[in-house]
Formats: sequence, structure tokens, C-alpha cells
Amino acid sequence: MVSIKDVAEAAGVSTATVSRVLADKPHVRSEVRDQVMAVVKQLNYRPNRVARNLRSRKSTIIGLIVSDIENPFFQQVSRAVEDAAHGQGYSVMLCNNDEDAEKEKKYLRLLRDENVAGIILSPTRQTADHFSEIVDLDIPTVVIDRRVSNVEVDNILIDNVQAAHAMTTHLLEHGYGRIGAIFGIGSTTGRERRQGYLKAFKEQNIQPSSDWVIHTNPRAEDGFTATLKLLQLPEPPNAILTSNSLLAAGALHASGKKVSPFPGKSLLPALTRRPGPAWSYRHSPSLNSPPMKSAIRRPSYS
Amino acid sequence: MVSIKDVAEAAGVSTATVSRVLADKPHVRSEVRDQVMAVVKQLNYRPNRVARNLRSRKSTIIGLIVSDIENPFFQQVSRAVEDAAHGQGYSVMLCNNDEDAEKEKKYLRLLRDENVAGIILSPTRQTADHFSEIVDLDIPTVVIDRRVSNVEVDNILIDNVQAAHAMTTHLLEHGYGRIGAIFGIGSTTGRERRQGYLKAFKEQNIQPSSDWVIHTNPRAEDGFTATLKLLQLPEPPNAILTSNSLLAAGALHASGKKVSPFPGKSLLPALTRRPGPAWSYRHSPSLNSPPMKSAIRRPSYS
DNA sequence: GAAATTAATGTAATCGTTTACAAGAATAAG
DNA sequence: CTTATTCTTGTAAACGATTACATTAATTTC
Repeated sequence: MVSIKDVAEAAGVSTATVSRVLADKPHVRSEVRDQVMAVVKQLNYRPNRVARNLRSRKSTIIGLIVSDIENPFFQQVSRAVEDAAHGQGYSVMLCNNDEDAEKEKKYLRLLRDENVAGIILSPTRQTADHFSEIVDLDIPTVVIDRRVSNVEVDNILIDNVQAAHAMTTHLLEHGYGRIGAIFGIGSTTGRERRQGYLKAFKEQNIQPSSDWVIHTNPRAEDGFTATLKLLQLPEPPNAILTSNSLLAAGALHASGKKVSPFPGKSLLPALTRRPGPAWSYRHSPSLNSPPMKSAIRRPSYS
Repeated sequence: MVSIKDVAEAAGVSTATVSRVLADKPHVRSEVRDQVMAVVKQLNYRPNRVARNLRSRKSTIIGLIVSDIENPFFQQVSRAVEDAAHGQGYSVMLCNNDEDAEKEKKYLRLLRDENVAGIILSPTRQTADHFSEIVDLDIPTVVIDRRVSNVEVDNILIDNVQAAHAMTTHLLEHGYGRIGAIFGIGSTTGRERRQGYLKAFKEQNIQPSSDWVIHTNPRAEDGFTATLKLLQLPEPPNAILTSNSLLAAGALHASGKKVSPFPGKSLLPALTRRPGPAWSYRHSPSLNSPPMKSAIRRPSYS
């Protein structure tokens, strides 16, 4: 493994100069610069990022912890994160916590100990406890998709209540009064969407049957069985609202609909479009900008 | 950030001793060991992995580069890799090269420079060139799913020729003589599976029309359009063989079949089962076992 | 043309660990 | 009771970069 020392020797300069050249810092004769670059190329030198990271306390890796990598939503998220990170010279370390708080804890600690540049996390149900030990440090952290309570941290969410409210109202206004609903269990997302659902009914002064609402694991299988259950009610619903794309896929399958296999295209037209305004709460230091505690802003999303 | 030095001071021992305790090495009085552990717990000390990695030249991160994270196959792979790695105390850094050789190159270099413990790679079409610069180093590397030519490296594959041959033969023997076939373009996988397809025809002394064979991008959309094309032939095929699950999904959709959204379950019964014996070629140093150049073995897969 | 500034480079400390080596204490061997 | 082992611990040198500081050379300023 060729080190910066080898380069310095071969180029007849000090390691400091080599470092300056590589970091594109001023105060180096262009002549020397060229010479160093030539040696770098010739020896095929690549700086050791571990050493660099240790000394400069900077990493170019962003840790992304998703709750379920098989969920198309998180696939889109990870792809988007990766693209954005790439564009800024960062790389993404993708971790899958599988909705498992223990795994999440392990990964959070790993990312901390690896001194990553930042963490993006979609939390599991019981994140809060072990989360504070990360947030207290100065690793910029953003929580996405779900809320984590009792911890001050940047949070990017959609307005779940409003979204579910709009969808439910839409159905009600078109004459579908018996709306079954399948929500993900445990997550704040599911809970908030149910609120929106109930709110819509309340506004129209209709009392939804409690039989219509099912909370279950956010998987296609469970959407399937939940839908069958709904359809087998003595007075089955005439519409179904699902809070999650996998649940929707299962529901469509159960209802005998033909399903397109093109993800994000014809499969789930309603749900893959942004259902409501996106909100972001900022709390902790972020990558490039200064901290902005407890602020709420509405980003322009196109 | 509390360092090993702080722990040493607080425990009244040297950093060497602390290190010994943490690494569970012998030659430490149990009394001292307990004392150190107590301080570690009290100060909530966690060793800095970057420093550790630098000094010991060992990382516990395995880099996994997949060609397309949206492909269910690679989802299963990454989940399996992650589980196995987890079980051995490693973590997985998942990189998505998006079938893009440039991205792959970037990631390979990153993993190298980050000094990962090992690399698992499903290569893109033109991997070979920039690949050798990694393989020459002593980072254990395994290539999966596809072949990479001109480079000696461990390779884990299924027997694509035999698999496609078996499937084609099955169809022929059941009286389906006009078998359309859709293969992934560019990958060795697609090429080898075509070989098996053709071999089966040859054995039965049937001459397949070249119109029946389509090479296209391994995506659901492309499987869809390819199938439509096949079905619009003056004499359309009476069976279709696809070389990839996404292609199959598109094909099923195009043919009007109802598709289940449960990944890996009812969707693609034929293709998600292992189609043939799995082969692994070993060339480079692997994580725990000594190198075993140019050997071929048949692992027991249950 | 002397003083002050800026440029170009090198020396060596530093980041937080691991680990080779040294050294003293305790135990075993004879 | 000496000598040889083994235990226990500490000191200090790595690992491969970055960077604060020092130093000399080249410019600028007045």
C-alpha cells in the first residue's frame, strides 16, 4: 500500500506539501504541484480515508437507516438519498433495521463509532430511548417519515392527518360512505393517518363502524388478509383506504383487481403521489447549515 | 468524546491495559479487568472504530455492491448478506451501482480506501477493467450472480445454462414448441441462459425462430413491451421463457395474467426457486479461510 | 533600501487506537 | 536458594493522514 510518505519521497517534497496539493490548498508552486500529481498518478496513490478521517475528524459517509428495505417507499428514499449524497461527494451507508429496535440500536452505535458525517433515520416503534445517546453528540441527524417522541431532532414528514383526511373526504363526497381502512401498526404514520380518516368522518357527521378500521403489519400479505376480513363483514365496505403502498398492493390483490408490476407507476397512482404538504422540523446541527432549533418550515417540493 | 486515555486515567492503569481488557486478551488481573469495565460503563466509553481500524488494519464492514437495489433478487441477496454478516459481528455497507460502471468504479475505490474487510460485488457489464486494481490488493472479494472475465476472482453463480436448458426442455416436452424468450441484455447471466435455451432446442432437433429471442433491459417495463412484441408476431409463441424476475413480472402483466404482489411467494414460483446447482469458484483470499485458487466446488445449499 | 507582508516549504505534533518491547513481580523448576 | 518461566503492567512506537508552527525566500510598501 503506497502512502503519502512514499509519494513525498518520490517527489522530493514533504508529506505536508503532498497533502496541500491533494487538498488543493494554496501556497504551492504550480511546478511542484504538477510534479506531485505526476508521482501520485505514477504510483497510483490513493489517500487512506481511515487515516484522513481520524485526523481531520471528517467522514464523507452518510448513514441511512431504513425500517424495511423491501418497502418500495424506502427504496425510493434510499435511491434519492444516494443520488443527492453522490452529487455532493458523499457516499451512503445503507442499513436495514427491519423494524427491529435492537438492530437499529446496533446500527446507530456503529454509525456513531464510525464517525459518519451524518445520519438519516426512519425510526422503529421504540426508538426514543437509545436514540438520545446519539442525538446528544454532534452528529447531524435527520429523522424521516415517522416521528420520534421526547427527543429534539430534525424531522421530515408529510402531513399525514391532512393527507388521510383529503383522501377520505374525497371518497365520502363521491358517495362512498362505508370506507374500510387499513393502517400500519405501531408507527406514528399509521396513527396520524387514522386521525385524518376519523376527522373526515366527523366533519361529515358520519359515524364509521369500528369494524372498518384495521391496524396490521405494513406488508402486502397483511393487507391481503385484512382486506379479506373487511370484505367478509356482514355489511362490507364499499371503499378501502390503505395507509401504505404494500398494504394497498395486498388489498388490490384481495379485491381481485389486476395489478401492474411497475413500481411507482400504475400500481398505486393515488398513494405514490405526494398526499399532502411536506413539513420538516429542524432541531439538530445539519451538514452544512447551522442548527435551527424547533423551527418549522415548508420546503418547496416540485 | 471520551477516549481510551480518559478511561485509563480514571481507572489508574495504562491505555495498553484498557485495550487488553476490551479485546479480552489474557494477562490481566481479573480485579483490574473489573475495575476497567466499571469505568468503561461509567464513562460510557465506546472505542473509536476509525482509530482502531487505522492501527490494526482491520475493519468490520463488508461492502456489498449490487447492480440494482430495486430488483427483488438483490433485495434478497442483500438481506441474506446482512443477516450472515450480522451473525459474525460484521456490518454491511450497501452500495447501489445502478448498472452503471462509473458508479461501480467509484464505489469499488471508496470501499478500498475505506479499508473494508471484504467486498461482495455483482458486476455491471464492463466491470473487468477497473476491477483489477481492486483484486490485486489483498481485500477479499467475491463476485456474485454474474461472471467477470479476464480476472481471477472468487465467483458464486448458478449454473445458468443448465437451468435454462431444464426449463426449456420442460416446456418442449409438454408440447410447447414455439417458446418466446426474453433475456437480460449485457449480463453474462442472460447470455448463458440463452445458451441453455438454444441447447434444449438443438437436443430436440427443433430450430427456434430468431424472432422469438429478445434481449432487453432487465426491468418489468421492458419485459412488458418485449412480451407484447412477441404476442404480435404473425405466429406468436405459445410459451414464454424469461431470464429474470422483473422481466417475468412484465411478461405476466402483458399476457393479462393476474399477478400477486407478494414478493418471492406466488409471483414467480418457477424463477424464485433455485433453477440449478450453484457453483462457486474461489480465487482470492476470503475472510476467514485461506486462499484456494482456481478451485471449483459445489456447496451444500439446503 | 529597510521593514513589513506574503508565499512556499518543511518539521513535528496530533487524531485514538493497537501492539512490540521492556521490565518488574510472582511462580515454578532444579 | 538460585535460575528459569510465566504473569502483569507500562512505555512508546506505530498506523497514515492533516495541520499548527517555524523558517526561509520572494514580494510589496513607504
